[in-house]
Amino acid sequence: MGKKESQQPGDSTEQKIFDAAHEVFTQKGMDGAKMQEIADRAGINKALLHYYYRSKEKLYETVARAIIGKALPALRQVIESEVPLEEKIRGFVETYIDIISRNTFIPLFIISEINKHPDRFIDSVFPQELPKPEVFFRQVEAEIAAGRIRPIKPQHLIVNIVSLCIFPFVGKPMMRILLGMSMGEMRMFLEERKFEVTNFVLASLRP
Amino acid sequence: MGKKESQQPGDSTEQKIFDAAHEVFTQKGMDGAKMQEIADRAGINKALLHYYYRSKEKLYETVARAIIGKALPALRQVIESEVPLEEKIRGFVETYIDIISRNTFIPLFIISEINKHPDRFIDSVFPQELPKPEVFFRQVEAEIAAGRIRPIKPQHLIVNIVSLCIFPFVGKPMMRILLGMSMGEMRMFLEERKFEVTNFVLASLRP
DNA sequence: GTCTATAACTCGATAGAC
DNA sequence: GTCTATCGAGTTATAGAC
Repeated sequence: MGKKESQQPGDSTEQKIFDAAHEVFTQKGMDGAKMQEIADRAGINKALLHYYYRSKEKLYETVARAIIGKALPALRQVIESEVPLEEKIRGFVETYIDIISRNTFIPLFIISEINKHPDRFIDSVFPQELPKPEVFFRQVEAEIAAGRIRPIKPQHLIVNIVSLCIFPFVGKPMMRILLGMSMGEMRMFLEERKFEVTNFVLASLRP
Repeated sequence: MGKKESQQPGDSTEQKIFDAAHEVFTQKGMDGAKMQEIADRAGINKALLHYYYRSKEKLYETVARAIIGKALPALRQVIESEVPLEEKIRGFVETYIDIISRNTFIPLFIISEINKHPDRFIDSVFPQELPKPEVFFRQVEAEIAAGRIRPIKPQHLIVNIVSLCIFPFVGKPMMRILLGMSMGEMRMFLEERKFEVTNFVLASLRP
């Protein structure tokens, strides 16, 4: 398999449905996803979807919650750890771009759905414990006070880093057309991002 | 087609429909948009939509083409102009963030739709003349050779700048939750981006 | 050009056999 | 548990009166 096993291990019908739904929902969103397609990809009948998950809404919620449940802890771990700032930035970029490369549809899914159905999504997020950026903020301020990096608002710094990591993947088709790259060139280009983003950020922070 | 493409001011029925469709399509995407809602917002009847634009598909295409038709020239003008690099970067960030602030739904619309229906979208893009990044690339290489900025691949530089401009707006709700900001705080934060992005990029380019 | 009414179709959901 | 068949709501699209 090599995808994700969030709840039930094994190839139970329920698991096959979950995997198929995960694929279809992340690629087409709530509105674009069709129960028929999910059933087809799971290799079972439409009626079974309703047997295991009562409704499309319920199935969607299960998938959305699982996705958030994987994305947030990864974020928290890096943001809240107590390692030195430069090391933290290197670690964050590396882990984050790794995750995104292996799950190219997830960021766009989260962003789109949060915009189109905010309440539905907020409900899936709030049971989760959010990353607390305070540790990171304090680190940045300490480095500035010590003169080891130039002054910058920590909120902007974190948004800059996240933007540089996520956007090129989300906007891939757009960027590809704009820069006139082939699919292969684009793939190689994105592989360079890990190095490029770390470099770009650390260069900007020089005092 | 055979319809006038010009969206003259003045509120002909055709124009009212176009405006309503623009609003609904950009906020809900092709799949989420309903002809009924477009008719309601235009203050007319559903049947009239089909009188002016033969189908939902056709209406969507008209809107999508108009959006691309506005976004690309703005890009081209900045990218292809022959002003010095630093000035160009300042100009690009300023213009671009200005446009995005006034049309917060457009970037996400383009990104989402290009991912969900690539062929449909490519068809809308290719009649347009794409910005040619070569002028920009040459400028960057010249500055590097002259030792006025540190070495960096021009492609990465342009992707970095675009990412820093667009992503915070597209990912606004996500960032807001993560940083624990109120709507008001977020609005103020985004207003600071014009200054912040220019600063961040130019700082990173120092030799 | 604009409307009402309705046909044609898509899709989520349920009933019931096995 | 799993399937086939079908219902019913919601949507796009058309017919036809004015």
